[in-house]
Amino acid sequence: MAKGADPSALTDDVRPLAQSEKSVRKREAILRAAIEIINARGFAAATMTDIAAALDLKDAALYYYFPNKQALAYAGHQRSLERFEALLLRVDADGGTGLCKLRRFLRALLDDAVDNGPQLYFGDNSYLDPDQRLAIETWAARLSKRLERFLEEGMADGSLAPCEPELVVQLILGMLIWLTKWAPGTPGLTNERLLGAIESMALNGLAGPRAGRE
Amino acid sequence: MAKGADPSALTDDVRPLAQSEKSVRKREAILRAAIEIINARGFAAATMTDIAAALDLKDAALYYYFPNKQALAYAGHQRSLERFEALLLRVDADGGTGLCKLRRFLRALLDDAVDNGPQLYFGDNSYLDPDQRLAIETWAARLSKRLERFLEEGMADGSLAPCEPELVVQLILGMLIWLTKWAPGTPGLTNERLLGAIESMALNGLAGPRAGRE
DNA sequence: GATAAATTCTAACTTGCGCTAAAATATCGA
DNA sequence: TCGATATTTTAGCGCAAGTTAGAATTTATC
Repeated sequence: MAKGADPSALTDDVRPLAQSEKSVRKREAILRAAIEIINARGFAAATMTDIAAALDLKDAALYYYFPNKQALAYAGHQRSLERFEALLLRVDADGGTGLCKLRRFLRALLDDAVDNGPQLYFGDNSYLDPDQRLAIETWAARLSKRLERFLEEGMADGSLAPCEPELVVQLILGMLIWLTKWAPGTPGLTNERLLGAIESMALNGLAGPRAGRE
Repeated sequence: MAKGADPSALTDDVRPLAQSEKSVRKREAILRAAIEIINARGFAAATMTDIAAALDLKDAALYYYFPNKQALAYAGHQRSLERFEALLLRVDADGGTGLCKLRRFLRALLDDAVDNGPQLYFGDNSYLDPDQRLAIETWAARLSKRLERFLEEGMADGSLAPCEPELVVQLILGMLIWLTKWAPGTPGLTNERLLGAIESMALNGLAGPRAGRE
């Protein structure tokens, strides 16, 4: 009971709350599976039955943890952006040249993907309702801006060549988004090799005259 | 009438055939709208009603040109890969260094997108049935291989630095796929600026010792 | 202008999926 | 062990979207 038809749709989630350790971990597991499946097949094609099945549950069980499919997806987007932001802040705090930060961030993101699976960083979110969409979109834009700042710093400190940060960031994001689709199906692929490829292409291209040592 | 329940699902399309000029052009228009909408929203979220509405038609009218939604999407994928391949072959035939070919191909692809809208080059196709999927996937793999050859040529002729072609091609494709999602919503964005960004990042990175003139 | 063919529409059927209610089972503290 | 709470299931509703059949309408041809 106590379905609690909550009108303020922006609050994270509105479920029984104050639950046991185990319950929280199950919620996490559901969220993780949802992110993975939505990322792989898209929101519409990812059925509640599919997501539930990944945890040996029936679809109805998910509604004990999330009020509906949209809310589940929304929580997924939030979770992904949280991760992204955490990595970004950590790398930023560690300092260094712009190139150096960029390199460390890519490394951190790839490593995170290994541990926590592909995420819903950017990409489609048209299925969210306007409020949620705006929130996610705004957040994502802020993160993009922060990434752009790495590029600007790099251009200022000479570690990166002149470029249009806004465009280049999008290009980089494109590589990363697409990565989550094909990389899992490529045997023998390590983060080392991936970073090498990114390095040989993107970073060498951006590297400026004083790119030298870190 | 004459619905012709055709069992050999791999043949392009099986409709009344031998139709007038006008009919063919309408089929093209439908295909184009379908590609655009499927690309924007994903297969499942792109309804027949939406696609039809883009041409001021009711959903049922589409079934005069395509037997079902899957076949429409399949034709869309084929059309996109045809385009991709045509550009690839043309650029290859025109010769030049590996870097030169790569650069010309990207330019051609971007220009094509302006004229013919975003395409379904790669990306998701899980909604096709196995036969169709295999066909598309095989074709796409062949095209990737051809792109890789540009890189290998470039490494051989010294216009490109050493790299893993298979990975780098995927990274490039990622940039291009993601491009079709965000670029349309960016005002003031020209292909010139886009190419500049790609140049400053990817190509400068790949450029080898003898990258010099074309 | 009349007839046939080509094209589109209306109306309904079918299916799959999000979602709900309530019963059934598992978990845990006293 | 028993009762209360937490968790999951079964069963089914409702709706949206793919699809179809046949009627209606447009277009082409003589």
